[in-house]
Amino acid sequence: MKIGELSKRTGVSIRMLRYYEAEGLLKPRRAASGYRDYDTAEERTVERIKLLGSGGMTLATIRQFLPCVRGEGPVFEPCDELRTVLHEQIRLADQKAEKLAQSRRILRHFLLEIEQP
Amino acid sequence: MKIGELSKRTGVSIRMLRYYEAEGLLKPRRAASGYRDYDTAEERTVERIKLLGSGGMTLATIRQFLPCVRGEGPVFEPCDELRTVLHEQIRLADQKAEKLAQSRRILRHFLLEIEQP
DNA sequence: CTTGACTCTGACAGCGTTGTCACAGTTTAA
DNA sequence: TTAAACTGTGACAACGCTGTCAGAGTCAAG
Repeated sequence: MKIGELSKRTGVSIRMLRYYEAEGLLKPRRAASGYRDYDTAEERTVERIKLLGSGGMTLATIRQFLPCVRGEGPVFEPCDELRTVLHEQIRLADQKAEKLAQSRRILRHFLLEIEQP
Repeated sequence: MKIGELSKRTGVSIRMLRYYEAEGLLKPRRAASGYRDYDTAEERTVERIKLLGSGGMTLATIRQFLPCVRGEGPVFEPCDELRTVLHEQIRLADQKAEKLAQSRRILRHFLLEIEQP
C-alpha cells in the first residue's frame, strides 16, 4: 500500500506519515522506485499512534514503547523498563484527566454565573 | 504586589505573567517606577488562567471569556456569545477527555500484554 | 508517448508556549 | 553610598507538530 492510500485509510496526512517515519515510528519497505510500501500491520500501528497522540502523547514518548505499539508481542530485553514507562504514562494520563476535569468545572462555573442574573 | 511575589504565590513564572499581559489577559497597574502592581483580584485571575491552561486551553481562547475569568460578574453585551463559547469549550473538553481515556485504555492494554507471557 | 496524478526529498514557516540572555533602571538593606 | 536583588524591555531560540512549496522522479491510463 502506498502512502496516499494509507493516508486516506487512517486520516493521517501524508506529511505526518513521513514524519512518523522520520521519528523512527515506522519503517515501511521501499519499492524499487523508492516509493514507501506499507503493510496492514503498519496501518494498525498508525491507528495506535493516532490514538496515543490524541491523548496528548509525544511521538518521542510513544517511541519508548514502540514494540508494544508495533504489536510485536512479548518483549524480552526492555520489558521491565517498558512496564515502568507504561505505568508512568498511565499516571500522567490520569493527572492530565484530572486537570482537564478541573478546567471543565471552571467553565461550568462560569456558565452558571452568567446564566443566573 | 510586584511580579516576583505574584510569581511565587501562583507558581507561574515571571516570564509567563508578562506573557499573559502581552496577550491581553492581565492589566496590572504600574507604579511610578514602571513596576507592575498586581492586586488580589488579579491573583485569582492568574489562578483561573492556570487551571484553564492546564486543561489544554489556549490563551487566545481564554481571552474570549475574559469577563468571566476576571470575575467581573454578569456581562451585558456579549453574554449570548459568551454562553455559546462556553458551551463549545465544554464540549471540546469532553471530547478531549474522551480521547485521553481512549489513549489510556491503549496503555493499559499494552501493560496487560507484556505482563502476561 | 504523453499527460495527469502520485511520490520522493529538503527546506521554510507557522502555531502557542517557555526559557534565556543582554542591558538598563529601581528598590532595599547593609 | 554601595551592593545585591529585583524589575523593565526586547530579542532570540527551542519545543513538537503541521502545512506548503519547489524541483525531480515514477506510475497509470489514454
